[in-house]
Amino acid sequence: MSSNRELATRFQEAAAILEITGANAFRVNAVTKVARILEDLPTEIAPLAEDLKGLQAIDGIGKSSAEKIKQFVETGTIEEFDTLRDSIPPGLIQVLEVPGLGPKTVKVLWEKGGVVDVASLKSKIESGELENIPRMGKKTLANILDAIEFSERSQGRMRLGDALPLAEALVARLSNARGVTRIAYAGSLRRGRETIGDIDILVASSAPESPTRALTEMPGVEKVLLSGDTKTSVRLDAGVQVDLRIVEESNFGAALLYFTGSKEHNVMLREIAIAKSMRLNEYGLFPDDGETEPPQTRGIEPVAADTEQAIYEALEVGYLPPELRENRSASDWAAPEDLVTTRSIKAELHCHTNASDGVMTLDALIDQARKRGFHTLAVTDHSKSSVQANGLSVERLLEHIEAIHEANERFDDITVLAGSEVDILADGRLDYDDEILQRLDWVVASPHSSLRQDPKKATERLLMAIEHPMVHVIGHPTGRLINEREGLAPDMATLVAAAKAHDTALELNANPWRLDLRDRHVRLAAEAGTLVTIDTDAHKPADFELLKFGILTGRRGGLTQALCPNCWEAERLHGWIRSKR
DNA sequence: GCCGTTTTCGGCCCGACTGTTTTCAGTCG
Repeated sequence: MSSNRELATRFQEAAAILEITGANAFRVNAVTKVARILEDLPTEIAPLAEDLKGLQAIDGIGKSSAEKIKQFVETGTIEEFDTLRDSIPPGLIQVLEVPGLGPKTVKVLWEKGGVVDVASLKSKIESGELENIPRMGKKTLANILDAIEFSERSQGRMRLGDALPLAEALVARLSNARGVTRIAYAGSLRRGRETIGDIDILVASSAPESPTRALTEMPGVEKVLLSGDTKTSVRLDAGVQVDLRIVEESNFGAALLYFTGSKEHNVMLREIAIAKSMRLNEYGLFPDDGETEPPQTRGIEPVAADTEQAIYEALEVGYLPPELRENRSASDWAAPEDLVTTRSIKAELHCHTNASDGVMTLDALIDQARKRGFHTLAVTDHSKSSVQANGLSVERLLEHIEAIHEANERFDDITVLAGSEVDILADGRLDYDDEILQRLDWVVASPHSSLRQDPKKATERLLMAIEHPMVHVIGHPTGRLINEREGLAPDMATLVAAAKAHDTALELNANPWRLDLRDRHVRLAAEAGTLVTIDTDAHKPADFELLKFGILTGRRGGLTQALCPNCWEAERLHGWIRSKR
């Protein structure tokens, strides 16, 4: 685990304890924010920790947190947090994570009910011990028990690739409900985060009870968690919660903005509104008349409400696409004009045929690329060390190159390049000799083994591949699998700088299990001006549809078409490719 | 705990829903 992650965990834990012990909510908020900043930081914090002023220059990190970070880097511990940890039973932090239980309730359960962890909470509910605690009625206790049981069998956050099809099916189903005029999924799904906590669906309807019933009575709904006039939550037996919000069509934009988040972005927008003597909520942007009663309930006309764009415009800030609405400071607000889009992709540069572990013949693969209007396709089957993937021996590779070049002659609407996805061996050497690599038009170099080596070795290993004169791009640089495998943790700033210096690209692998580079590493590359390719790593025809996940991640990293070779015109792309030969 | 084109002190986003209340606290997003 990187020290960023360890530090983020310590701050998160401290925030939880502060909450339970009843600290000032704004202080809890500030500590939580530091945890999130540390988690999202693209580079290792350890080398920065010497410089307290430098740490405090990061928006959201003040004197107190900077000192704690420094102490942790130097000594491996944070004294104040250790004291804090001793102030409550360690198991209480998990109790706070049970949905429906907040700090106030946890504190009462602990002090008045003797609850010290989830197990004791469960057994004390079952034995009826908690029934005379204030505000703990039968129904509340039953709900807590249910939430514990659900969290025990749920898998945590769902991968984007699993959540999106589910959300699209829900949108299709609910759009048929009576009175529905507009519908969209929102939340972290719309922002394209790599994992999703729950699915948010927003509906404009003249007959709210109809979409509400369409959801609660849908097959696959395991439990209706709550259901009111405008808000309904259900749990699907697929193990995910769906939140439905119903609004009037006239404020759909304000509601979409609100339910897309992120929470931090919403807070920023509301603060901007206040500074301009306005109030922003999910019903619209209103003039602030000093009344505490919400403006929409008093018949006040909003300044803007029907589209997101109108609200950004009225606040006099640039429009931000959903993928960029994370925890950004006001200073880097602007969105690049030529962010990558699915339509801007004109080449697929990493995919497999049945020569190694794909299912498509060479012609079937070319057919897929032509159908999508790509001007270039690089065929990149595995190299010899990837035995599990039927990697090509030198002899088979030479035959394959010949077959690809022959196929290239048969089409005049697409250039088919003979490439290879060459293993980067544990010590940084490549899996084929240079004279073999020289015969390839295109080289993707990827790590597939020794994915648990230490960060220093991993950095050196990947640096060797980046510096190799015949390598065009580093495929899925960390080898991580989301929710499955951590992968390598190289010093990304070093890799990004080296890649820029050697005119080597880093791949953003679009497969939703990988999304590697991840969003924050894409950002690092984009800010450095390093090339980033977006490829599907297709093994079967349907994999070409995974491109959208790579695009979402690329946009989250602020990747422009200018820095993404897949977006370039053929001549420019081929010129760059030849420059490595 | 963090922050400052009024500020180094005094603020810090806003509304829906539930359960247990009899007017609202707690949680969530």
